[in-house]
Amino acid sequence: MAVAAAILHADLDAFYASVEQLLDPALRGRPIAVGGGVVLAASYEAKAFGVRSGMAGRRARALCPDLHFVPGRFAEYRRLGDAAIGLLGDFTPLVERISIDEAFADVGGSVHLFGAPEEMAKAVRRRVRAELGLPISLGVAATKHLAKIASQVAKPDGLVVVPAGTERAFLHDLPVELMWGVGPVARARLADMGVATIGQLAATPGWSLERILGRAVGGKLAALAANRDPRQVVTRHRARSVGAQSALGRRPATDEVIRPTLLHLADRVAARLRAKSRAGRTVTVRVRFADLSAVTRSVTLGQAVSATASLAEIARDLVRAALADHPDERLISLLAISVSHLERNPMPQLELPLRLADDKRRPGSATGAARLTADRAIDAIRDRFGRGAIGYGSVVLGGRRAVPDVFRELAEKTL
DNA sequence: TCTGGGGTCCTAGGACCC
DNA sequence: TCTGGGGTCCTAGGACCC
Repeated sequence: MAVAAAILHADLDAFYASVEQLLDPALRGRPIAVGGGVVLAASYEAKAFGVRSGMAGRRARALCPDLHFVPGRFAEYRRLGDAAIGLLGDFTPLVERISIDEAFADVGGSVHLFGAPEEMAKAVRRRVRAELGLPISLGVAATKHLAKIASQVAKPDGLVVVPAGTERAFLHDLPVELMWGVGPVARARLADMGVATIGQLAATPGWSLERILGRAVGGKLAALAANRDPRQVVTRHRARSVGAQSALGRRPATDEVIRPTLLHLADRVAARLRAKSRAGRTVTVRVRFADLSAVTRSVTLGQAVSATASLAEIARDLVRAALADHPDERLISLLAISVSHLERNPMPQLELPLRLADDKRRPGSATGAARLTADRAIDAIRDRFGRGAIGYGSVVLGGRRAVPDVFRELAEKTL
């Protein structure tokens, strides 16, 4: 007998802010924000004033004069996020972690052990509250997409179950932007067609959606609105790219700005690759100008890179090419490096003999091997003495960063 | 709202091969 | 010589998500 699909979607509420309020009772019931120059997370009390994550701190203070900023305790976020998502694992091994504070769980095979999915969802909420002290919302439905919408509807600190057969009624009056894949652009295009609710979306022919939104998005939405969602819960994702970026304010597009920034970014990206014995064949850079318009340039190499200096050089050439195509842009506001086409890096380079015909653009060349050897020595020292102990430290980037590195790490995917 | 950082996926055109 | 069709890879841009 087939097991009825039963998917839980669990989502911790205003996660960072809730942790701060948990750890410091004086903050409970008050509008708080994690961050400073930029809001990384806001409590529900702050959200009521319109404070949102990503918002400039200055603007957030203007909206909410009593807003209280806290610097953030990132190690605690990791510990509590892991603990909360870990509780799902007590009910099923089929847990798909989406981010530090969010996961799907397929509990269809566990009902004989723990009872109905709704009972499991209640137990998860009870235990997260009792054992960790945190609010969490859960959605329960037959598909991932529906479970996710249900948890959004359940927020804050609630539970919404969508019983089989009631899907259409549940979705009918909900706004289209609750659907996965409907952002500001799709929402506006749908609004132009007179489609604002999921019920209206479901009544729109698939070909019409595909014409307006593109084949993939349109087709997907049509399927989802009809409650067809083939996606399975996947316990392990392999990262397909690794990147890093730095916002720069408005800086002149000169070598003095570009070189050290790219070296710092290349160091972050390449060190992560090496730590997992991986390397990538495609290097992409992104240059954002003062007006926030942006361009990308990429190159696919014959051999994968993971040496910091090689990556930095390739990125520099790409940035120069991008700037050459936009000679009128004199100020840049962001630089980014990303590496994709990732491969297992068996590190054969270390065994290669030094060659005279040295092409440093080829990571497998003698220079590439020497660089990798030097990088490994740096990696080893950092492992022992910390990241700041050695390396491309002269890079500094002015010392004051908009976002601390520990926060960046929370967003990194496992390679 | 003048926007922080890490990601995924899709589209469309062009190069190149069979 | 010209024409047709299918497949794969690369590049640039963009929408979207947490």
